[in-house]
Amino acid sequence: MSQTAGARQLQRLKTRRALLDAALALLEEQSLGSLGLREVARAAGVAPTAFYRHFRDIEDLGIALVDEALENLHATVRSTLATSGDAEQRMSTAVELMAALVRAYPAHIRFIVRERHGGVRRVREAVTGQLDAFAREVAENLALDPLGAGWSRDDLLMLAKLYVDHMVMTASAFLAAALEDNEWDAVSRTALRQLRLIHAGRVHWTPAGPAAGA
Amino acid sequence: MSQTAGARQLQRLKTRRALLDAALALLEEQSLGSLGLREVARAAGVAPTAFYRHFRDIEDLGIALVDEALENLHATVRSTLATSGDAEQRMSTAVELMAALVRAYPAHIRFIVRERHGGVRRVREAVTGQLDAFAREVAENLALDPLGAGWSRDDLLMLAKLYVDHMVMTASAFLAAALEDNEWDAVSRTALRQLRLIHAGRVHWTPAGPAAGA
DNA sequence: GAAGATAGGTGACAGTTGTTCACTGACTAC
DNA sequence: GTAGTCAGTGAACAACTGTCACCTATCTTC
Repeated sequence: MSQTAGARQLQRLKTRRALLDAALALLEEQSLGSLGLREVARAAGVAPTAFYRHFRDIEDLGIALVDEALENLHATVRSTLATSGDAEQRMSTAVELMAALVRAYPAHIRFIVRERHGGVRRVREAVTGQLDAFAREVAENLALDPLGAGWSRDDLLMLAKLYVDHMVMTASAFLAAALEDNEWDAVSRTALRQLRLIHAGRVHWTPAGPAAGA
Repeated sequence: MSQTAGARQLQRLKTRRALLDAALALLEEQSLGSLGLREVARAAGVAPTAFYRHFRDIEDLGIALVDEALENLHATVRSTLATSGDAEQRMSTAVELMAALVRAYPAHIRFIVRERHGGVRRVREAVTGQLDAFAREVAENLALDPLGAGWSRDDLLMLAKLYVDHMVMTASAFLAAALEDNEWDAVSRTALRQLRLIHAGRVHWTPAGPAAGA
């Protein structure tokens, strides 16, 4: 059946991977919209027509990359949420997990950050849709926390969005930092302090309304 | 001299504007990297070669757009910083000013949000450079506030970056919201509550370090 | 009002793009 | 062992791209 290895399927997957990897490499210095089908095929070492055996067009390939990239990201989000310990520990492991993810899959992360606001509609919607789903997942998790007691569903979601946005911006900052420099640590520290500040706001938040000061 | 009107210079500026506007319109549905010189010229109603009289290439046009767009953004930032009143008032006018800016120049804002992480290096660097400058400007302003007393320069900058990122994300959210819908109000309210939360964190921040709880 | 400057237009070029079609040859299933 | 499936190839196409040298018509300057 289709489950067993099969030298045919194996070669097929290999070519598909070559196309995806070639695209990721090219996307380091351009955006999906300006990526050419022939360009990708050439970089992957296959004929242009072979591209069609795997993807309808570049947009289709883009969506495959979104799925791939956000699978990794989702794993990191879940690991972050599953972390136990006090707030300080959880925040620092969150930053560390993000740093590890960027180190492991820089091209994927760059792709997500870029195409989140990119020029290809369907891909952009795929990314934002997934990030929204992450926000909802985070919100559900926040609801379980004692700190979330008394918060409205809406407030939990707005906090979750803040966390998700911060996560993406941190990823972007890691990408911008030179890989070997101490810039990397600076990004870590800044991200961590921002998380602490948001956390402090969360602790002292008055869910009711604006005019309920200390 | 070159200062007086001059029918020649006038026509020149008119064409230049036509090119910029045509580009902005086309950029609504694609990114700068995939924009063609001929495409822009065609949309502007001029011959392809006329493009060269105004810009070296598309990248050059992009940088002109960055200057233009960030001039507007800068004005909004300054207005926000110059707002007087208590924190609550300042935050809500900040959101209102941002909403007004997006309504007035949606194409410019979309361009900035998109190309901030876009595929054209020099343009991306121009945007991030300017946004960093905004962050420094905000940080200087935060230092003047009584709330900022005792904060290190680094901490002020990390807070300022949080504000600037939040501003850009809010602008993006406004763009995504249907213009006439109540979605627009939802974005306003979410952004405002996020600002309140950050503000609460700022009030209860302990600049010294992590383990200095209440 | 003549001479010069210059914004914009013409036509052409070599190169690239996406897509099509008919094809080859290795693998699979019977 | 043979017939069929199918991933990948090669050549060809019309359309498009950025760039070029050259031309035109209008404004500006003296």
